[in-house]
Amino acid sequence: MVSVEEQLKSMKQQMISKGYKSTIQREATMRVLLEHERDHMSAEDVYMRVKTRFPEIGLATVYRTLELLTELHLVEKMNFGDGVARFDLRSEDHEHMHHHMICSICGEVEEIQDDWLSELEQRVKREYGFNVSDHRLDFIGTFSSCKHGDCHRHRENAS
Amino acid sequence: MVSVEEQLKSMKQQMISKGYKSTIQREATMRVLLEHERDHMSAEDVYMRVKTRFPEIGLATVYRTLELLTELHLVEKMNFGDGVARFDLRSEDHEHMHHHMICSICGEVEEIQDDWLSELEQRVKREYGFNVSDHRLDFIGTFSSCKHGDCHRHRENAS
DNA sequence: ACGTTTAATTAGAATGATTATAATTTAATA
DNA sequence: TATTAAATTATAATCATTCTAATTAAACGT
Repeated sequence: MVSVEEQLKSMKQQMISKGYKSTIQREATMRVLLEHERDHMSAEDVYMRVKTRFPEIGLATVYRTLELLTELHLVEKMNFGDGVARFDLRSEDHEHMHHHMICSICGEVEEIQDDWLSELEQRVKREYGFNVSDHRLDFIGTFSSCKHGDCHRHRENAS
Repeated sequence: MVSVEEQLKSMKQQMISKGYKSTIQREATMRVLLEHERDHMSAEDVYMRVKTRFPEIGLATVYRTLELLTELHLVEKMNFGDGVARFDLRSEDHEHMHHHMICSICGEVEEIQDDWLSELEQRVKREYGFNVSDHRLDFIGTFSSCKHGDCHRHRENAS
């Protein structure tokens, strides 16, 4: 619904309004994120994609930008237990309202675009006096398609 | 209900029955885990504790033992997004039936000793054709006690 | 109990992801 | 346009974890 350019503009404004500068490196990084909204890219993945269009950029800059965007809650930093942090844009509409299915055969990560936890968050509040501001729900298992051997990539790293 | 010695014996038997050897280093490591059942220790934490009683042990051995125990499903390897893997014993009674509350003020991790996800796992199966073998549910937020400033340790690492 | 075999341990080096540093550049603002 | 502080660059450093080669020790059969 919202174009890449519009989203980019909005992100830049949020940066500036918080006192951060809008640079071409940050813009390039955000653009890559916008074009791979739900790809669960590692910092290295993002770096490589940014580099194809902006070869002078440094890896550290990408790391710092991703960190900044995480602080601003514009991207979500995730961790699937393989030792690499992964980053996704948080589009306004589905904030952190999604969960993951992680295939233990091929490592593929798919999303569930729903928030199934509202009730449980209430319960945590009631029973434990814990105010939930965020959550993470990952299911580990196998897709029926993977069980039958027709997996995309075959897995090289264990959780 | 089960004594440390009994649990240790059972763990050793499981090792041997799977073709692995029972060594004093592994025993020392398991003993530490048994004595810190739900402490979410990092490999380094475990190493330091083992080392007080068995100073000749190497860090790599602890890592390898934790990895082995994870494979045997005797310990659970977790990841709270701070870049360090954490390990807990899986006592027979509550397998992986627990969730975490992670305080964003002090970093403390507390457990919910319940499985709230059975229904959701059915739903994942039905709606996505994904067979769940395990899951992870973490709530991020604040304990009421922490909001009032009386926190144990103050936080130095962000998620 | 003893030797053989093979896995496990050790110390230390290597790796891979991430973060810090110091010098240089650039965006924002007057 | 000049100033100033923040951002970037390249590179070194760090941290967690894994690998390697040489040595030690469990398990098993005799």
